[in-house]
Amino acid sequence: MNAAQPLITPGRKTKGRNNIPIKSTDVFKSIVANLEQHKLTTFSVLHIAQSNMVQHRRVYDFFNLMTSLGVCKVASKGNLEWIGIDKAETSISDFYDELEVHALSSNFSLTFNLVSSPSLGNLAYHVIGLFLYLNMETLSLKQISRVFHDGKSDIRSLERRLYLVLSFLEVINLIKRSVQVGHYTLHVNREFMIKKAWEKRKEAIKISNLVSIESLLSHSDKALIHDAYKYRQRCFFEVMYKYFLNK
DNA sequence: AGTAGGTCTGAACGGTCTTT
DNA sequence: AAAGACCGTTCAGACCTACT
Repeated sequence: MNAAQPLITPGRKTKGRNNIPIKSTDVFKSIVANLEQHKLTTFSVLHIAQSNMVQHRRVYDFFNLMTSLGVCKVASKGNLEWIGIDKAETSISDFYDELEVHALSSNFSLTFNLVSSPSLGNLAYHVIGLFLYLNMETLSLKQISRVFHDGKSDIRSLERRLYLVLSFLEVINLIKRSVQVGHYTLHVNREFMIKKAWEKRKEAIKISNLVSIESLLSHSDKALIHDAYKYRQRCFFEVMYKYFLNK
């Protein structure tokens, strides 16, 4: 069987965006709303695709990401169990704790330079991790892709997948489109996540006796964190600048 | 107004892995 | 081995925006 065969007649070849009244993100939003109402029910991915008239390939992508975020889990082959979109913030916050600890012994490029062909879940975690790590309100898709790109694979493929990830994160309200085209804003409890991650960082330093800038300076936490973000953002803009020069 | 280039999305190809 | 599930990648084309 060719997995690419759509179950539902596609509308793209002969019709433009004008002729497709409902966007797939809207369909996914309604699917999510429906699943939220009936938590802990198992469902078939193919059934969701068929009953919502969406190509099953798209549905696989969406639920693959939701599974990575802990929003649902695999019940059996082709069947999933809905847990709830609240779980996504918890999963992301836990991931970000680890990222901050990992960053103690790694630099900016190494922390965010992903292997070629990262999974949608891995991309999603790192997208949100990047927002938090830099403590920036808005990032563009291009900026994100440049940070993640390994320099070898085709960046367009990474960009295509980032479009998917960002639109799926928008479905569960973790990301919102900014007024500026191609720019996205993070919508999570940023303050809480950052505070929690910095606490974990401090714990990690204590446990491992790591000699870090933090352990040497007598700054107050606030000033230290402020300086750290300034430095991180400088590293980020250096990556952007280098990319521009190599273009 | 015309247009070139960028953004975004749907669709399909082709492959791997798992199940029967 | 065949069928089915799953997923990375690529392409085409509609839409958007900035520039002339």
